[in-house]
Amino acid sequence: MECGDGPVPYRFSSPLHRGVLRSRYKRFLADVELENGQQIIAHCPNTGPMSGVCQVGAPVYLSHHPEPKRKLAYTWEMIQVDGVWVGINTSLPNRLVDWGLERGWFPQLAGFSRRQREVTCGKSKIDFLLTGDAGSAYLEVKNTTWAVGSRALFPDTVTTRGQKHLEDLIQIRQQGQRALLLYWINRADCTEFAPGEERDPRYARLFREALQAGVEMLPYRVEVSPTGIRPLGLAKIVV
DNA sequence: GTCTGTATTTTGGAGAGGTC
DNA sequence: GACCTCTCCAAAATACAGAC
Repeated sequence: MECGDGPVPYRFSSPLHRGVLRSRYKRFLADVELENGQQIIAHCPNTGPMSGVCQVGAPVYLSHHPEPKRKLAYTWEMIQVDGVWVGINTSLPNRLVDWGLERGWFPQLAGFSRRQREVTCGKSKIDFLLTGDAGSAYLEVKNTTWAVGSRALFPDTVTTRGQKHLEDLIQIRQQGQRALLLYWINRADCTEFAPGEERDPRYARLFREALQAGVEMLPYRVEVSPTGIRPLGLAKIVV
C-alpha cells in the first residue's frame, strides 16, 4: 500500500492475526476465534461502549505480543463493520499522532519541532505541548470510532474527563495561547464530524463553546487496514 | 545507561454509605 | 426499600523518578 506523493503511511511492525469476535466482556477482555480455529482471550484496549463497532461474528485483527510479563498475548486492534475496518485501540492514536507529527501528517501543525507528552494543565493533563518556530500550542487527542452514516461522533458516552479537557483548552485560549483538539477518526467511511449530543449534551455544549473561544478542532480521518494506517485529511465539522 | 517501582490513563460495574 | 453519590477496581501501556 503506497501513498503516492502523500504522507508516509504507518505500517504495523509485525503481521496481525485474523479472527472472528465471539464476545466482549469485563471491559478489557474479548473472546476471539482465530483462523486456525483456536479460541483465545484477547486484551481489549478500548474501555468505552464501542457503539456500533462491537459486533459479535465480525472479522477482527489482533496483534501478538508473547512477552512473559503480559497476561494476554493478543491485543485486539481492529474490527470490520459494514465492510470498513475500524481501529479500536485507544492507545494507538496518541502514539500515531506523535509518529505522524515527525512525518508531516498534519499541515495544520507545521512549525512545531519539539513536543512534550502528558503536560499538566489546569485540572487535567493535555496529551501534547508543541513548541517550535510556530510558537507553542496545547494538543489533546481523542479516539473516535462511533459513526452514524458518514458522520463520525464523539463521545459515545458521558465523559467527564473529556469535558474537563474542553474546559482546560478554553482556558488556554482565554490566556492567549493556541489550543487544539484532534479527533482521530479511526475509520475511512466518515467525511463529517459532530459532537455526540445524544450521548453527552454537556460535552456538545462545551464543544461549541470551545469552537467560539478559538480552540482549533481537527477531526482527522484515517484509513485503517490490516497492513497499516493511512492519513486521509480533515473531515467537515457539523455543529 | 539500565532496571525497578509508582502513577496515570481509559470506562462502566459493583459495592458501600448516606438520605428520604 | 428505593434512590443517589462516591470510590474502587479491572488490563495494559506509558511516562517518570529514583536507585544502582
